[in-house]
Amino acid sequence: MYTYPYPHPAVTVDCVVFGLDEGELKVLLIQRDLDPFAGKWALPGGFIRMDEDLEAAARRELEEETGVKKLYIEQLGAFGTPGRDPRERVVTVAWWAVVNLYEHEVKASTDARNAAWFPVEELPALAFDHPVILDAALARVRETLRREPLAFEFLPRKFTLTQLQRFYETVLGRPLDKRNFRKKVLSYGLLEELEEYEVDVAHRAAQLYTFRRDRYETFREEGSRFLV
Amino acid sequence: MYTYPYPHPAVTVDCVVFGLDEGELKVLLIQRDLDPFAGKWALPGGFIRMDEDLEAAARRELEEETGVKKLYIEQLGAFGTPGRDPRERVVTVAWWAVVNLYEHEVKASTDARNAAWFPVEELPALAFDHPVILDAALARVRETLRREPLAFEFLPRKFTLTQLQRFYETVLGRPLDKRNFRKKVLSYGLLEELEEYEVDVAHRAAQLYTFRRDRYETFREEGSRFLV
DNA sequence: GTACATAGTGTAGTATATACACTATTAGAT
DNA sequence: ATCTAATAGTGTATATACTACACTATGTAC
Repeated sequence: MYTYPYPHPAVTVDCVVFGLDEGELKVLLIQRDLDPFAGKWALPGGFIRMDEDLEAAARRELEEETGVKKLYIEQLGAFGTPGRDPRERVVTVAWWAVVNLYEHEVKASTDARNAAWFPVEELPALAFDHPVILDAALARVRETLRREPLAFEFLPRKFTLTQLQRFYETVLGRPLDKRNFRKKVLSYGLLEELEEYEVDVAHRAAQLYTFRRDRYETFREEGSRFLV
Repeated sequence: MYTYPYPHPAVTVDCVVFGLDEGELKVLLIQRDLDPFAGKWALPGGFIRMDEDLEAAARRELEEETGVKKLYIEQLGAFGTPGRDPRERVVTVAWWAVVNLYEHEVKASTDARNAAWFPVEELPALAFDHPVILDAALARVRETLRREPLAFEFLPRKFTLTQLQRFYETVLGRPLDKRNFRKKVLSYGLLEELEEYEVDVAHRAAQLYTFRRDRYETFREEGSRFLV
């Protein structure tokens, strides 16, 4: 037992992980194995350890519960309204992350009966105040996409310009002009044209490109923005 | 005494309050009265209560320690690296706020020997990991200023276009063209021209304007941005 | 070899951003 | 009354960025 002169809340971390699948934005959820809310879907997360940084806790819980590791992760914020957890006062630090589904396999493990991707437009009922957290994360990812070249976290390492365009069309929810789109994204000089082409397609094969993360550092230092 | 089956961190809130004074961006600090770091300058903040929302805790601590209340406040994020507080594991939820110095009087009270404004370029040594939090807040406020009409939180309710321009010049760190600046800010239709003018100035008196917060709601719903 | 599916390319018109200099008004000094 | 000093207030021309738009190229499947 642990004793304190003043009451202390519990502190947890929760992760909102986004992925793009078949042109649809999806979010990774786990089905809880334990009470409270056993059987309900929820964001992956759990209690922090006393010797562990918040970000490390988020990564650990994510890996434990879903098998997903090594990804772009950013803090969303703290959620701590009294009563959000029926057991005791719990303050959770939420994180959001982006992953490309082509390179990650999800599998349920500790504390989770199951883990699965859900389209953000068709979510199941969620445990705790997780709908609130998820909404905030969705707003954040959409906002970030307009200002940062986050698309490349979703896409495979080598991609076609059409894949990139489809991605932005999905997220922005409107069609983009092919010629204008290409002119613009190429103008930043952050895409490298590869001497490789799509294979096994029933039409003219598209050229593959890759994102030059290394060039992006100097690009942003010059105050430039990757905007679509 | 309060006892738990697992160890719990303490949870605090800290506030980074910005104000504009004589064209200089300043931040509100308190001088700690108690250990640890008694005598050192720090961000106003303190422990949350068990029945209190995080934002409410931030507002309460801010008022208790500095007398500042009712202002624009937004969450910056959680900081919880082990060891950031010498007493025990403490996770703090940081908030940032903006205030106009013309309407707020600061005064030290609970737990604080003193409260004062410091230019962000000339800060004293700070307690805990507060330099890290302050840097993050500074980045955030500069980022936000580019996208939201935050200027009006800093300025008096009635202001001249030159005051507004000076504000943006201070924050952006570069001079702006007077004619272009006026054309642009007026084009958004969010400023109301008053039938009032500066008084007691040794030159032609400038017309006063006010920000129409009510119109801003529909403005942003249309997807428009107030950009300078 | 023909049909089909997607890749890949340029230009003209419109809107937006930038650069730039003089007149107007008031207070205070003489 | 006149002059000086200080800041308010105004318009236009040029450059840049954004938008709209349609055809040819290349590979697969039949």
